[in-house]
Amino acid sequence: MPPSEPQPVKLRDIAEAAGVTIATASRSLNGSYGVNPSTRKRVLEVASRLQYRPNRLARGLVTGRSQIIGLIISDIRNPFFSEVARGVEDAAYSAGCDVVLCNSDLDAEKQNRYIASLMAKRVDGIIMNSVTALRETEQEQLAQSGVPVVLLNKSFALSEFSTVSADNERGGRLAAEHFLRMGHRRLAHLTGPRQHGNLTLRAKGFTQAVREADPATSVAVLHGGHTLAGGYAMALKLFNEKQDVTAIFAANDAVAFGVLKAAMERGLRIPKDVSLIGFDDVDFASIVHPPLTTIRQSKYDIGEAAVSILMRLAKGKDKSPENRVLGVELIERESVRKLN
Amino acid sequence: MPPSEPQPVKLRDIAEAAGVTIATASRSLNGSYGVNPSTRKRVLEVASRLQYRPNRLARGLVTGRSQIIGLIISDIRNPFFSEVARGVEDAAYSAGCDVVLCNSDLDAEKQNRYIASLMAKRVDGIIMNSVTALRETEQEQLAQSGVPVVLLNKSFALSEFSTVSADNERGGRLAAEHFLRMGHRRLAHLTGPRQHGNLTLRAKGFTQAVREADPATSVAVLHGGHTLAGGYAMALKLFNEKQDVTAIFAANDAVAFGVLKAAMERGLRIPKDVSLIGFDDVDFASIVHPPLTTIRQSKYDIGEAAVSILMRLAKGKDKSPENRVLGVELIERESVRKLN
DNA sequence: CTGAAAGCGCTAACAG
DNA sequence: CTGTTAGCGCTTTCAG
Repeated sequence: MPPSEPQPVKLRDIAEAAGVTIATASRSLNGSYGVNPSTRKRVLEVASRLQYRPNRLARGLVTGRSQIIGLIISDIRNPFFSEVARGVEDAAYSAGCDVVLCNSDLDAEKQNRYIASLMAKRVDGIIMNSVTALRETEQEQLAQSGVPVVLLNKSFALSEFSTVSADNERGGRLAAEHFLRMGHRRLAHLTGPRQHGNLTLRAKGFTQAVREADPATSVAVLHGGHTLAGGYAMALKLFNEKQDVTAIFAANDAVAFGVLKAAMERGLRIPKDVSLIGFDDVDFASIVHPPLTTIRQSKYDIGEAAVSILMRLAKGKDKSPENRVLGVELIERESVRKLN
Repeated sequence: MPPSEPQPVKLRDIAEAAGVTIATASRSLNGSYGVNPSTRKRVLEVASRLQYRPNRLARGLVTGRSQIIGLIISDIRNPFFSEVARGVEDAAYSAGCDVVLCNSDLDAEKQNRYIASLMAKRVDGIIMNSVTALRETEQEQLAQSGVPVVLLNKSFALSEFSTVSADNERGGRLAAEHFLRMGHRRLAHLTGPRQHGNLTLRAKGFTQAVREADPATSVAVLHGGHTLAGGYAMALKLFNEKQDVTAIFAANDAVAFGVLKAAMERGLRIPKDVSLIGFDDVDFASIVHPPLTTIRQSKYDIGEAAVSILMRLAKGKDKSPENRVLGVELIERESVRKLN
């Protein structure tokens, strides 16, 4: 008879084989306090010989913790999020947790379904890039569910959520100052939807810095999709309507790549005809032509930080929300030209 | 008193509230056979009113299925894998499963730890990009564990594994034929490590097609990292040692981007001085300068297909392994020049 | 059609 | 230091 379905070995098996009860077996494995060293050694040996794998579902059922954290992002194909995800996963791995991946497309219904599903799995925590798509009651419910939540943007809504984000406002300022320094006076900013927390802050930093430095400088702000396609569309529109603009600040690198594409099609040269700054510094920023000047934020670190906050929250001791802001820096490459 | 930790409502609660026993409550929720429609209706109402979320750990403990599938890939930051992951996640979502993300960096120890951890969670299946890093005994053990496994490359090892992959060999042929058609006779192929199943097949298709068509045509094959950095290094080496090569087939787009970078630094123009074909057709292939001619494989579909096989396997009925091969196509853009 | 009861595999008091 | 026991929340026979 073929051993088709190998019965997984359970605690009882190793207890019997080691000549102890299931309780001491458990204690030995979990390294808790009082167990005779020699007994423990024996149990451990048997366990490894039999390749014992504790059933985490059973353990989770009694402890109430699943060693799983949920990661709800817009789309893993976005290089920004895949880098964040890697940071999350590495940190979670170190902490002995698994991460379940959820792509929400920023859709409220999907987000709600994912949240429900994660809670049903009794996850130890949830990392979400944004909750702005949710209704206030839904946000409140989430905040009060008892499950630790870390957001990847500064929430304008409930302050009960912990957050981790780059210093978006400062990033916007850096872009503005660079353009100004390089002699540009007719600027444009291509950004995403108005509700987007991170992008709104970038826009705010950018426009404010311009206004403070030189009220005469003009800055046209276009809203659109914060994707390559969105950047492409906005750039096309801009090139049609505002032909005097000399410098564009894109809300993120993807949008900047869209600008690059549109410019190439229109026969506009970057930075000769128009200068460009992105935001994120994704891998490809240094590969495209011309290499993109951009605001770097440490995506990996954001993911890592989110997990570290989650772990503190999950420990149960200190439940107070934390808002961590990570630094940004201007990476000068070749997409900005000095005027005059 | 503050309702700090809202006790999750459980089956018993809704049973009581509906005036039935926990058993009929369960039956009503799970839509199984015999339950009085009116009873069921009542239970369902109470459940939704109380926002009942069945504890999946408990359910999993008794059913033996967790509704979780594991995805072990090299690195989610690789655009190829992030696209696959999206396909996996979408398909899993439709099937009511969650996916836990594991980045192995192709490291054997990490892979083993992830496998162990996933089995401990009693996952319904595992999707892995490759098992070639594992020892034969480890592979065998995995194959016999009873957990359905789908690989993302044609395994040369155990044939017990199901696999999903693009038609890599044909992709290599397409590249070769295109170069030949365009008049190139001094070719190079920049590929990854020798054990890499998918890449090996691409190389095989490429070199064989060349040999069959014209034995006089030379093709230099370099091995290196199958990443941007690897492509960069290999290209530099190639430009130093084989200056007469007119066309390069990169094992994937990342490698091709590395070639682009190296060429730019060396002042070589693509496709004027040297032609280039990639493999994958990641998003950025159409954005880089020049837009990259490449072999497209449907990454999203690969992920989707992997899940569909997994689901069949998990159903338990038909356990026979399946090897699915998806089509590829040449996407002509601007990185290949016609000679003469 | 519905209720009672036996666990799924494990942890955590509580005794000894 | 170790054994006994009571569940965690749910599904699933087996009776009624």
